[in-house]
Amino acid sequence: MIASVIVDVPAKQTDRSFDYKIPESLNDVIKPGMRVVVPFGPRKIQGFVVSIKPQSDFKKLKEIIEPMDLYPVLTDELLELGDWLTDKTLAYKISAFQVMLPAALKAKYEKKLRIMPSVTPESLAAPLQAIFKNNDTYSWDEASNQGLLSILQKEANRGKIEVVYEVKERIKKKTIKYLLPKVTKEELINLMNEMPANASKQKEVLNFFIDHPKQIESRELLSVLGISSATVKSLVKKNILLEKSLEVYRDPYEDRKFDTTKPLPLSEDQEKAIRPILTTIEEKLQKVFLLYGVTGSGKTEIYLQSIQQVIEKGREAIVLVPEISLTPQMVKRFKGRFGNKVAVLHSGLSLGEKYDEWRKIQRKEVSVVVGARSAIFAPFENLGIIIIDEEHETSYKQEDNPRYHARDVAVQRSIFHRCPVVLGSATPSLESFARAKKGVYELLTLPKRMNNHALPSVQIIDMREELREGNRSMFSRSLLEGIKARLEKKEQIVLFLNKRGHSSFVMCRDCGYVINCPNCDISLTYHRANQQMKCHYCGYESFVPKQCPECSSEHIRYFGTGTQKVEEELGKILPEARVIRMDVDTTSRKGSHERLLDDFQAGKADILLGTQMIAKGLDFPNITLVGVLSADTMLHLPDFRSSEKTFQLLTQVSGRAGRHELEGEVIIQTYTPEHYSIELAGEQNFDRFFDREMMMRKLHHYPPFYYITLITISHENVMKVVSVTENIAKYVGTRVSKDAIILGPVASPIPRINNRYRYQCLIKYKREPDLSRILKSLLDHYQQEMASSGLQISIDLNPYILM
DNA sequence: AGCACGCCGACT
DNA sequence: GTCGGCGTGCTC
Repeated sequence: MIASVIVDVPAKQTDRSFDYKIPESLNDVIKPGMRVVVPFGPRKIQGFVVSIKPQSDFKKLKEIIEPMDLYPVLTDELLELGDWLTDKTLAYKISAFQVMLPAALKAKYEKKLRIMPSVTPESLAAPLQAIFKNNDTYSWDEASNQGLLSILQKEANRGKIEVVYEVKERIKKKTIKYLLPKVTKEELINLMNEMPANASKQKEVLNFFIDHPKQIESRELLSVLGISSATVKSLVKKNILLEKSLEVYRDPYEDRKFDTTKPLPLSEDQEKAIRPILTTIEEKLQKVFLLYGVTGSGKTEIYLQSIQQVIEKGREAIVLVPEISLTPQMVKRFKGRFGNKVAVLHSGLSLGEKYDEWRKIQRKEVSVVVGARSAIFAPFENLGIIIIDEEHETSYKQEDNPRYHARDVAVQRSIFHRCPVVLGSATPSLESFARAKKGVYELLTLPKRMNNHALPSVQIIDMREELREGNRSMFSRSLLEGIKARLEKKEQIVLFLNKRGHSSFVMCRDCGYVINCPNCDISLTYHRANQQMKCHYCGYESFVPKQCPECSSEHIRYFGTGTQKVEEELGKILPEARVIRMDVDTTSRKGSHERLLDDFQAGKADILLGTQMIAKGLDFPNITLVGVLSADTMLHLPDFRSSEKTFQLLTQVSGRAGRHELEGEVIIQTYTPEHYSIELAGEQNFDRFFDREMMMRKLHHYPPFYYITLITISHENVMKVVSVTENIAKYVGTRVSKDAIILGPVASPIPRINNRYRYQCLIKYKREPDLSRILKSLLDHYQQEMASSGLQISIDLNPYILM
């Protein structure tokens, strides 16, 4: 039989299947969806079997070397989904497969030099003798570093050395070694008595097993008896003890207990919202629901009870949660309800932990997966529901190849499995809400908070006014009063700082000169930890200069209203307030995120000060004031979604206040109070915001009225970039319909990264069935230049970041 | 992406 | 005459 294989070479020319003969011995072993090792040119590489057929058009077939899996890692559905994904994103097939699997399954390659078996080290050139004296292989990279390649090549030509390629697994399955007696208790006693007197340690071991005949983890035995593994080894050799390895999962939540929860009684609104979902599950229909419920309206309980129903039907559930809110709190809610039927996938896990969670899914040992974006590819075969929480979050769009949106994948998979997709949000994306209004999605609404708690009152403070009245601090008078009042009443405060847009850069106070990266047109970010400035795009690092390079002033210092600065300021004005700061610096260590939140919940602090990461999911009864220090930092980004993002963020943050008995208050500080996204966030009026923003989008030909596609071209030479971009704009322009609008060529918002100049071209269109084909031929046309002269063309159909 | 093959310049 | 530069084209 013949296997069609997609090889692990991400390039235009190899983006197709290659046929291999399946060796006789592997005839019923090799299945579609398996990883295999195949010869490719002179090398050995990994590949995915996509299909098996009786014959091939190709004559000189090579054989598959070996399978890498016992069972396929990709189901038929996922293989098919790979085709769909490559079609939608113009990515390589191999990248599509790779993105669907845990990184642990990606092959690692090694290139080595090996001395031929019949050759003795002494017969090699002098510098090589020592190397091959004790080893028969030597790493290629090492040889290259030592400058030994040319000698080795000569030996290779004489047939004394050969080049070997190896394909290796990235990680091993974790095993634990156990020991148990191989003989009966009586025999153990006999054996012990027969042992020579000097074998005291071995006697101890036997004695132990006489009292404890069950198997024990060998590590534990060694530490209990204080013996070395040599003692055990000899007993194993004598066939008295048996050593066995058991495969175990690396369980990131191993030592945690989750209190079990029972389904809560639903409110009338919840009841009304869940009914259509349950019916859809019951009738095995494919349908997309938009669950639009204000913050604190009980969306999670709807998710939980829908999943309950799915599990009872013997089917499986995928729950997507934005990375940032995939906190232990969130995990607790699912593990609490469904116990060990839940797998969790997020970026905080190690490679091995992710792999193990994935294997639980593959082996159907769990029926629910809670995870970030990539969990949408969980290899379930009987999906009953897909839930995407915080549906509007932009992190569901992957920003490198394949540039997929988890929402689109969810819909595609739901069609295959005939199951509902539930998109939940308090501030739905414009795209989804528009679709719900058109009837493409079914809209479910939860208009009220649980137990009828009122939404917090929101006050918008004009910081220009504050400045005019002589208040130069970062806290308005109202906010300061509010904080003081809460401190007195022993209630808690959340202060939110939106750092995006202007993170901590270094600027000269005299001339305004900002220190930029020498390779990229972007300011360097100050890192307090090592007192250095770093470029987030190319990794360039340097120390803060003592003097301004422009005007030689010494008043050069680190700028930007960072959380540390706010913390300092708070310490000056309100020294009695206890503050917990949460940002990348304080939460980088594993588990620190959770610890800080626990401390805050336990009342060990009055104020929680943080960035993005505290905008979601916090649900503490004692928070009665939320302050947003500057609402408009992200409003001025060059992005047509900036208003939408601002509105969503403000609404989310506001939702942190007054979720329980105590009433909440929100204070938003801004320099542009008249902007509709801020004004309407203040009113918590999504519907008016929606209408208003839709008008803007229509006016400027943006989604959801138009589709957009972004082409970014980069090269070391500016002239080259400009001319290629011009040609591309022209090429596309003559091929699309006249309703399409082409913007560009223009320089990208970040015009240079890592010394490569970047230009872009944006296509807006309503209906271009041929666009995909046009773009593919475009890539074909530039294929050689992209391979040889370092030209890069990236295409994003439906981009979320326009930079 | 690698890697081999192949065709031109500066060296013992 | 040969070592080595990197353009070109192939990999079942």
